[in-house]
Amino acid sequence: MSRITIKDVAELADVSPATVSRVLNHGPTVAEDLRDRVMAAIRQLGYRPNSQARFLRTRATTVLGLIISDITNPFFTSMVRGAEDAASKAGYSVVLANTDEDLDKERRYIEVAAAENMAGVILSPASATRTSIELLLERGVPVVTVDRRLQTAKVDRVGVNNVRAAQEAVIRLVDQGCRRIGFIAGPAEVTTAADRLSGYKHGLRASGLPFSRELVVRGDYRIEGGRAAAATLMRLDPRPDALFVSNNLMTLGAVMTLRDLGLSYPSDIKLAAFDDMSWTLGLSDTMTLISQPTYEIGRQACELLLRRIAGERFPPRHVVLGATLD
Amino acid sequence: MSRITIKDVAELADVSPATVSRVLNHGPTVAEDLRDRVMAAIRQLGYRPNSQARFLRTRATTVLGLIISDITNPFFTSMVRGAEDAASKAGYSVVLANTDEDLDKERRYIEVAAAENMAGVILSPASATRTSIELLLERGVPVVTVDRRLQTAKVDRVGVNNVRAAQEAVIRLVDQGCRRIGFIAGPAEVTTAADRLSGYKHGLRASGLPFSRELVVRGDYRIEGGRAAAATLMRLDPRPDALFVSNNLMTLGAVMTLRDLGLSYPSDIKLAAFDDMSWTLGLSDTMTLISQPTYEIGRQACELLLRRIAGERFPPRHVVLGATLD
DNA sequence: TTGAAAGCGCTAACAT
DNA sequence: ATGTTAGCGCTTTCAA
Repeated sequence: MSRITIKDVAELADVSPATVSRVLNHGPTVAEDLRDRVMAAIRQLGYRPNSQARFLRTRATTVLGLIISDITNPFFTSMVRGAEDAASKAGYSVVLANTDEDLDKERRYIEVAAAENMAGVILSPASATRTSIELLLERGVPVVTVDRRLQTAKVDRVGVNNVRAAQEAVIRLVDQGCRRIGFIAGPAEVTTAADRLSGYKHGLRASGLPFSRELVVRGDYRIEGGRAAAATLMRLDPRPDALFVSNNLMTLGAVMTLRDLGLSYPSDIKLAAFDDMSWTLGLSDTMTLISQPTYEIGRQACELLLRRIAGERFPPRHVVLGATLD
Repeated sequence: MSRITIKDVAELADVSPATVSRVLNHGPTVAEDLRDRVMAAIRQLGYRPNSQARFLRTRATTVLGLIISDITNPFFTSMVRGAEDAASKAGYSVVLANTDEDLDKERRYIEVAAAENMAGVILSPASATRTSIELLLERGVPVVTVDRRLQTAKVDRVGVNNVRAAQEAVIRLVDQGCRRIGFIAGPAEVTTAADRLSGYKHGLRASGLPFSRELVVRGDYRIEGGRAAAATLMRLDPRPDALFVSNNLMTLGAVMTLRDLGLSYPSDIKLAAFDDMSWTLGLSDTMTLISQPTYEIGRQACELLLRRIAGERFPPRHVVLGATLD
C-alpha cells in the first residue's frame, strides 16, 4: 500500500528526511557514508517517492501526453515510438490517448492532461479551429501539434509540406498518362486535408489540367469513408483514370471498392496515396505513395516540447520535414 | 499558470476553503446561496482543483492505465473503446501505453502507473511468467489482464476460450476437406499462443488427424513473423492444404507470402485465422475467422477493475467470453 | 554537510 | 451548516 515514506527511509538510515531528499535529487552534496546508508535503506524498504507529493512542491512532472486522433493508424504508431524514444532519453514517460477524431473526446483528454499537470502535450488536433488547448496553455503546459496545424498558430508544430507532396503526386500521375484524376479528400476541419486538396489543385494547374469539382469527394480519413468516396467517384462518366487518396486508411477503402468493381490497378486505373502502408497487403509497389518520416516527426515534436518544458522561449516554430514520393 | 487555488475561490466567494471543497465533492450539505456563490467564483476564476494535492489527502485518483502489447492492432483498439466507455461512465479516464511486446517497456509503464498512483491497470501481458505487476499489487493497485493470462493467477482476467475456438476452427477446416493443416503459432511466452496451439492439437485429435511437428511454426504476432512462418510452411513437401494463423497481423503476413507464391485462397489453399480483420482488404469472406468480442472484453475488464477499485473483495475471477466462428 | 521547519493545495476531523 | 485546524509526502529555505 505504498505506506513507505521518505520519513521511514530517514529513520532507518538515521538521517533527516531532507538528506534522503537530497540523495534522491541533487546529487553530490551528501557525504558518502550517509548516502550509502540512505541508498541501502531505500532498497531495503522498497521505497518509491510519491510523485504527487513531489509535484506539490516542485510543480514538475515527468509525464508527457500524446493525444492522437487515431491510434490504429500505423502512421501514428511510428510517431509515438519517435516521441517515446526522445522522451525516455530525457527521463520522461509518455501516455497516450485516442480521440477518434472526436472533439469531445479530445477536450476530455486535454482536461485530463491539465488536471494531471502533465509536463507537456503532443497533439494531433481533430480540428484546426475548434480546439481546447487553451486549457493547457493557460496553465503554462506547452503544446506541440504534430501532423496537423492549428489555426491560432501560437504553438509549435512538426509535420510535412502536404501541399507540395500532394502536388508532386499529381504530377507523377499525369506523367503516367492520367488526365482525369479523382481526389478523395479528408475532413474539412483538418489542415492536412485542406493542404492536400490545395496541392492537388496546384498539381493540376501545373500540369495544365482543369480542376473539376465533381472529381473531389470528401472522406473521413477512415476506411469506410474511402470506400464510399471511391464508389462515388467511380460512378462518374467518364470514369476517372486515376484516384489520389489523401490518407492510408481511406486508401484501403478505395481499394476495396475497386476490387468490388472488378478493377485492377495500375492496369485499369492508377492510384496515388498519402502515408505508408507497408503493413497492409503490399499495395505499395502498385501505386504512387507519399511517405512521411513519422518516427522523425514524433521525435522532433518531443524534443521541441522538452525544450519548451525546460523553459526555453522562442517564437512558435513550424518544423517541416520532407515527405518522399516513391 | 494554475495559480488559482481553492483559497482564492474561498476568498472571492467569502467562505472557507472547506466549504468550497464540500461544494466540489460531497454534494448537498451546503446551503444554496453559498453553493451558488462558490460556483460563481469557480467559474469566474476558472478554478480547477489540483488533483495531486487532492490525491495526497484522499489517496484516490480517477485515472486508469491500459497497458497494451500492440496498439496498432485493431483488436486492442476496440477493446480500448470498451474500457473507455465503462470508465467514463464511472467518472474515470483512461490513459494508454504501448509495450510492443517488450518486457522492459512493460515494466517501465507499470512503474509509471505505480508512480502516478493510477487507480487501476488493465494489462495485456507480454509474458505469462515474467511480469512486474507486483509493483502495482504491492501498492494496492488492482490489475486486470485482458486477452492473456498470467501464470500467477492472482489477478482477474477477461478473455475468450482460445483452446475451444482454435479447436473449432481446425474442425471447420477438416470439414472443408483439409488434411494437412499448417499452424502459425504465437510467441511462446503468451498464454493465448499456448492455448491456441493446444486447441489446434485438440482439433486434430478430434478429427482423427495426426499431429506433425513440422506443421507448426512459431511467429511473433506481427506481420513479418506471419510472412516468414508461412514461407517456411509452404516449403514443406507435401505442401499444407490449409493454414491456420493464430492472430490477425500474422495473417496479413501469411497472405503476402501466398500472393508472392501465386497461390489463391480458398481455391489453392484454405485459411483460418484468429481475430477480426474487416479493417483490411476484405479477406474475411474467403477464410474461416474467429472473432472475439473485443469491445465487450474491454468493457468487462474495466468494470471488474472498477469493482476492485471500489474495494470489493472476491477471489480472482476469470471471465471467459464467447469467440465466434464465421 | 546536515537538520528543523515551513508550506505546496487539498480534504477530513473537529469545533462551533 | 460552516469554519478552523491539521496533515497527506515531499522539497527547500534557513540555521547550525
